[in-house]
Amino acid sequence: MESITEQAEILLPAAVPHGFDYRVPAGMALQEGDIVTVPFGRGQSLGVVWGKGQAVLPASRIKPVITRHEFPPLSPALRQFIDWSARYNCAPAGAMLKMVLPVNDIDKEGRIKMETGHDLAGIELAPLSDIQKNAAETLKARIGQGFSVTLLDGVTGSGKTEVYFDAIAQALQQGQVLVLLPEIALSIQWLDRFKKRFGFAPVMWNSGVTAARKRVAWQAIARGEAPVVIGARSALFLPYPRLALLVVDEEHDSSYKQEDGAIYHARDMAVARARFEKLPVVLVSATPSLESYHNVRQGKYGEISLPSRYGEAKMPTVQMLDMRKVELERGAFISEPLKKALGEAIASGHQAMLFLNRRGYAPLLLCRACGYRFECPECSAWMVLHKGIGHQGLGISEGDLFTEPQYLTPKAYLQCHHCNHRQPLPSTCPACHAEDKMHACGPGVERVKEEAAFFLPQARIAVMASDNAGENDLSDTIAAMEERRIDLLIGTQMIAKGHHFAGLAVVGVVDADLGLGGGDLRAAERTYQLLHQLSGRAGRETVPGTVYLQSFQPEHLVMKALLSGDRETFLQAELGARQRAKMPPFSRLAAIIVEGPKEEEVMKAAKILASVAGGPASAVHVLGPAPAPLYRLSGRYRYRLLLRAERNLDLSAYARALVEPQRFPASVRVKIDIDPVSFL
DNA sequence: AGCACGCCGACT
DNA sequence: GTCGGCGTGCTC
Repeated sequence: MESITEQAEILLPAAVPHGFDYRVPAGMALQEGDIVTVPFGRGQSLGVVWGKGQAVLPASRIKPVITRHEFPPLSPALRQFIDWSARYNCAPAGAMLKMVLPVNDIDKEGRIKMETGHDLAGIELAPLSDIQKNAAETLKARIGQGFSVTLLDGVTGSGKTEVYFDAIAQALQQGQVLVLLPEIALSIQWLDRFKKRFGFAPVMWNSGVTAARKRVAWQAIARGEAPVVIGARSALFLPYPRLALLVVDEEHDSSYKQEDGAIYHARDMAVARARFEKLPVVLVSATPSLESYHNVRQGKYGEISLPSRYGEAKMPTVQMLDMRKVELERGAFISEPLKKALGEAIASGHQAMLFLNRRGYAPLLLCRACGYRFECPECSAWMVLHKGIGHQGLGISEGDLFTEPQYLTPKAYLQCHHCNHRQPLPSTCPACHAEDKMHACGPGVERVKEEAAFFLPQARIAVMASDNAGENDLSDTIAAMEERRIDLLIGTQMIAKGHHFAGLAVVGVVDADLGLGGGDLRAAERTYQLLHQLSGRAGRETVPGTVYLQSFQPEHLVMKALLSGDRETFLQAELGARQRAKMPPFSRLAAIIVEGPKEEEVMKAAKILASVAGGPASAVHVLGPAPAPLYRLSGRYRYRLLLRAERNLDLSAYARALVEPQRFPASVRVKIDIDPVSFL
């Protein structure tokens, strides 16, 4: 490649859309892609040579490059990917580069200590079944053959991980391998399986890794020395110089969508990166996203199916509990048949789980005298009541009496789950000053635990939710569940994913309909994925599993599909509904979010954007503007409009051209979210 | 992204 | 009368 002399354009890892010009000192040979240190502002910054300088500034204002670092330059494929993803996601190129160079200091003595698998190397794994072998062979045949996307679609427990491990083993002979997992699925169990299979630990990259470790890991990655990296979405942008295979496990998981800072979908960006780097990418799921399912049907993606569970294990039986026909005691949320199933499972030495996707004690506290509802002062949302005691760690139940008002404990507090605003529980109503009239409406996991402790007084019960203590405590709880020191585990989403609890016989879903409300485009799809995944926790070994779904709408397509196990019918129906509604994957969406502290300004800006976007001849259909579902968040008002277009229209360019020329009051912020996932 | 400049609320 | 809050703008 031609070396760059005189002036170079350097892209900096900052939220700036363009590069800056720097002088190339005599004797320094620079090439495109080189990683350098340059003076910036009053300090220094890393940067990457992006091309020749523009030479628009007087030479007196041009500063010289300080150092060229001895790392492999970013490949043309990676640089093209950075430029493309910046355009696609309507983000500054520098913000994308920030994810490639998420470290400040790349020269300090860091050599990665290659941890070996505690003498586990060479331990025989269970041999692959014929079906697994065929699947692995198909994947292996795609390595080194350029760009391809393969959906590895297999029920939980079918051994998908072992199949892609086999492909990883082959890819390692050619280069590096990146495995993306949702943050929550980055479990010790997964790492142990990896170490057993390969005899070494992969390099980890997620938000829990300290800055010092990240620096060391980054160096190993950038030098091409880290053979396998396993990470959350942010690991996708790292500069692997010799990547051979990309795996996106749990590809349907909505946490791949990064929502703060640069907004992007890591699964879609992984496919794009594989396209630029001419690599195979494997999307793995037991419940593929509708997008990936559609792409398979369109022939864009290859598909490998693993239809049955490995070995003796069978899929769990699903029982529907029609809550319209059930009488519950006041303040109770568990029906008799579910109580009976839980009791019997535990009595016979098995384990059980209760799932409710709601933290705290109750989602709403109201005054029974005047109807006052506790709302967050900063957000348009109810404050969630937390009881604040008795659910930490392995808390074996204290034998709480199941009588109201149990939540009036000294430690009880109200918390907003959107901005974390927290306030103590007052003893009288702030509106009418009535005493002892506070009523907790609806259940959260803490309340379910209270009820369970009442009807299962002998059981060892633990609660798991993202707020109920530090990470150690959570992994302690998992370990205790694995070692059968817990009889009943009650929890939110966190208990739905990845875990392998051999003794688990019964899973009860307290409110199976919870995710279906709210009018979200993907509500049905997500509810199906979550409940299916949760069901997969039961009956993983020899204990047969049963899943009980408490539902007020058992005739809903999602419930029917879960009951019958007929996924195809559900996916086809869902695709049909999306097609009729002209929604993705049959169209493209971009959300434009307008926010600011002054409601009138925000509303006015949103209206202007909508009228400009939806002119009579516009190829773009405008929905809204409407107040965003959380129309007040952390004290800021939010309006949203949705742009919808045919798939072949460059909606990113359209949205940018719409927003960029507008001049709104300074306090009004406009964000563009391409392919929005969350409609909140 | 940092980091400095600049205009409105609670202190000596 | 100042100290300091973070909103806004610049960095080759």
